[in-house]
Amino acid sequence: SRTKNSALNKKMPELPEVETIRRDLAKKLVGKKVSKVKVAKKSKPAQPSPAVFIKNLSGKKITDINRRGKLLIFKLSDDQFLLGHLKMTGQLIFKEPAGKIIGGGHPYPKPDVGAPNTHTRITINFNDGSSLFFNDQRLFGYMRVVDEAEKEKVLSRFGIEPLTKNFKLEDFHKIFKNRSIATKAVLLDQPKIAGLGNIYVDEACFLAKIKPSKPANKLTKPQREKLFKAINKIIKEAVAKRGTTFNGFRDGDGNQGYYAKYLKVYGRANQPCRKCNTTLKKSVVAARGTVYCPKCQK
DNA sequence: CTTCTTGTTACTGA
DNA sequence: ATCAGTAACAAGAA
Repeated sequence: SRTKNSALNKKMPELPEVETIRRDLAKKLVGKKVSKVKVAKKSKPAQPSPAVFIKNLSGKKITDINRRGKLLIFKLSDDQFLLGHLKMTGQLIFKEPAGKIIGGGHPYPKPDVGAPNTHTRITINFNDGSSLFFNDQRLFGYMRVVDEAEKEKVLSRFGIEPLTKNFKLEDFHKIFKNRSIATKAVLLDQPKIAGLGNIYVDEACFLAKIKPSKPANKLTKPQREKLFKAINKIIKEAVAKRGTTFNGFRDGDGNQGYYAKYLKVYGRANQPCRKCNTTLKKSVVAARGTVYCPKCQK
């Protein structure tokens, strides 16, 4: 069916996937200096323009890698920051220098990690011969170098961040007050809650037993609390499993995430609910494909 | 050919 | 100022 096939095409890095990439890349890139930046012909992701991007990044050293929501923030020398957003089909894949010998004498990498490929838009080479590839089939993602003020301006648009001390139940309650739109739409609203996308919103709603289409202001206080806890639990577990790979997501080494097999509803339309065996329904909520259990979720 | 997919922003109007 | 709703972006599958 269309549902099944289109689910196979989903490639959406959300908070857990971006966090997985951040952790991988932090181990590899911190301390390295950019020796060369190459931009492909279809160069939209290199912002504000390929020439300016290359100029801004060349020669910079990566001193730290942070994340806010789905946005990666590479701290650079000279108080500059490289912002990277993967949007729907972006990948960031690191490769050791060609022919580098690791451990027992095997050339690395083995196997092929999918970089560079036809969707490689930006290639960043480092002083030790290693490389970082920004692949993006659909050109929605971007990388750009900004100063501290611009970085703060961008970050000011992000809402409360799961898994941090700023993710407070009290603020969560406020976010749902006076909102007549669907609960799912509120959860996807990045300036309110950062990092959730279609996969984890549907999963969190299932765990909290809430119908994603239920108007946000109609949730009871216990329901909001349940949802708050569900988000923390799901995101934490997904990070531990290195994210969800449907087809496109790859970690910083080009490998898949393991959370897909733990999904309860996402991508499982017309399949039996893992709890009650009722056939899972698919509908459109907040202009997104939405899967839920009509019996478990109210 | 049309429709569908999704993260985010820009824009509309209330 | 804040909220709600929608078009736009873009490539590929069906």
